[in-house]
Amino acid sequence: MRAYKTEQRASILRYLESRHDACVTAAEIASALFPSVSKSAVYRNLADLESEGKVIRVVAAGDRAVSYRFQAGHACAGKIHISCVRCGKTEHVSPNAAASFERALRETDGFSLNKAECLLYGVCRECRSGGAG
Amino acid sequence: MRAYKTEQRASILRYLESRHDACVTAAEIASALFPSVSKSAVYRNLADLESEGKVIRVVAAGDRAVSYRFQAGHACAGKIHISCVRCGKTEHVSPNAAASFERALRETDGFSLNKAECLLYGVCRECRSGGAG
DNA sequence: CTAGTTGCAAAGAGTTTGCATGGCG
DNA sequence: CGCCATGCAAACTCTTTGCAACTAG
Repeated sequence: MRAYKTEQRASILRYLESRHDACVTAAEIASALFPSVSKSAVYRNLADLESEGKVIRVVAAGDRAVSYRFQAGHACAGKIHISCVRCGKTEHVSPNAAASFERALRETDGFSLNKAECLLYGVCRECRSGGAG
Repeated sequence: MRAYKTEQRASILRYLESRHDACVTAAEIASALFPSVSKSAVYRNLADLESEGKVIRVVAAGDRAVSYRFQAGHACAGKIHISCVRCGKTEHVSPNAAASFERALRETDGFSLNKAECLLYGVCRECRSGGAG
């Protein structure tokens, strides 16, 4: 287990918690914490935090490459993410949207929702009004 | 637009259609079609097919790297599956549930939904009432 | 001292791109 | 002949790993 020098791991987790509404890339974390945490430490600690259940890893398409995004918290029902296919912004679906989906799922489909770890793709409000296609 | 030598693009699409139940990697396509289609042609044609709406691109985590997976068909919200964690029954989410989700997503989250290739886990009506625990 | 963690740089995996080639109209 | 898809290989992005140095107990 990792229990020695935990300041870096703690600072990564703190950073993620401070922006709990967003799924951030490893690069974002690394540059936010630079130079106190190196890139490899970010990846290693993120992997540890993930297996400890303190961080969620999600895959997302970016501009030129596909990559991971991380978020504080443990996976749970309703953790549905949506990612903008234009700008790559990735966030989780609001409780309201998730709740109405769950309700319809239960009433129409007869299913209660236990777990939903998936990524939806759409176009965010900014990209839609901004035009760009 | 691409309209010249389309045999490769057609063969890629045909391959994808032949396995319409699976999301396959670019590498899988390339090796299945080797040597008649090169790796870069696979990627280029896949990108074209995607913008033509004939192919869906999805990101997925692999063993050591995250990558894309492709699937024939055009993205639609109804492509959401739900699977019962007790009996394993897996079906498509109803258009009704999907529509109400899309509406809430747009109104609350500001996202228009382009595609949603994911599996939800829940408990179906029968299992809930039958109590097959 | 021992064991775990870090930083650096190199290695890997997957995707995209530049450029010359070759087929189709 | 002109246009554009193709092949190859190099470039790129992001992630993982090897290794020596360092830190906490």
